[in-house]
Amino acid sequence: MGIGKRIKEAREKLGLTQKELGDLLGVTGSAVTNYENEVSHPKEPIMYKMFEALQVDANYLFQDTMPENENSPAPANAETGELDKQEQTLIQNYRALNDEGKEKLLDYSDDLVSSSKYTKNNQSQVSQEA
Amino acid sequence: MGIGKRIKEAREKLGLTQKELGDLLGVTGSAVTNYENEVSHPKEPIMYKMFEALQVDANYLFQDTMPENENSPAPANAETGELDKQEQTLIQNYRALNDEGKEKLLDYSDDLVSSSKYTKNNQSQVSQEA
DNA sequence: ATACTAAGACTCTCTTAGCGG
DNA sequence: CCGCTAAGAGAGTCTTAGTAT
Repeated sequence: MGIGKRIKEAREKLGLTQKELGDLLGVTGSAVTNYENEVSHPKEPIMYKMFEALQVDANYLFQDTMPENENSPAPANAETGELDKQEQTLIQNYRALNDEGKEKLLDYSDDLVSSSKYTKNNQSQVSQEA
Repeated sequence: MGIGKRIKEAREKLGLTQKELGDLLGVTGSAVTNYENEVSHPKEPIMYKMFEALQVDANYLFQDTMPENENSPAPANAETGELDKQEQTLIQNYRALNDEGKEKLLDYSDDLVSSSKYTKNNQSQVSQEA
């Protein structure tokens, strides 16, 4: 149901003991027992290390806790299936840049998104519930 | 570089206030402030509701905390394959912008490409895999 | 050895109250 | 109204010690 079962699954797939995983995470083996049996949950900084230690991504660990995919018209994240012409230009430009340029472009895109002036934050339909 | 910035990003994209998100999560607006500024981190049960409330998946929220490129043995993530993580972020940001923002971002990418300082021509760069 | 449990010290979240835009 | 901060009460993690397989 939670992430415990998935942690155990991934740990055993790697052939690690609870203590070995604990060492990678900077906690004791008992703490790992608690995670797997859902007695307690890893806190954020430890969670971050978990992805690396278990070599899994977040969607794998949280797969049982997220809403069912179903026929969700509003995809959670990916949606990068097809790019229109301008998006292709953007990616081509991005790929033409060196590391410094890439970082600048990404930072700039973050800035724009952070500024409500440039987001399509329009009133939209903020459904009037409760 | 935690999940705070991504929470804020997703919340604003939905046009929600901190209090409104808090109501969906069962916490106060101040708690949401703390999440976004990384003063504190949502605990697990609240984390679970977050995916649903923000309509995002776990990989989106944790994208900045996971290793760059990991070849997972587990069926971790079956995504596009076309764009790498940073390119996906760029496209997602682009799509979050209104027309004016999109134009600014495209113009900026053109400027960077035009400047030899940020292209990978003049200096040797890490070779890309074919 | 490995996994689990109990108890408690310790840490951190979350609320309330209040401030500034 | 909106977002942020400080303080403290309360909740929960993590360790140590011990049991069992």
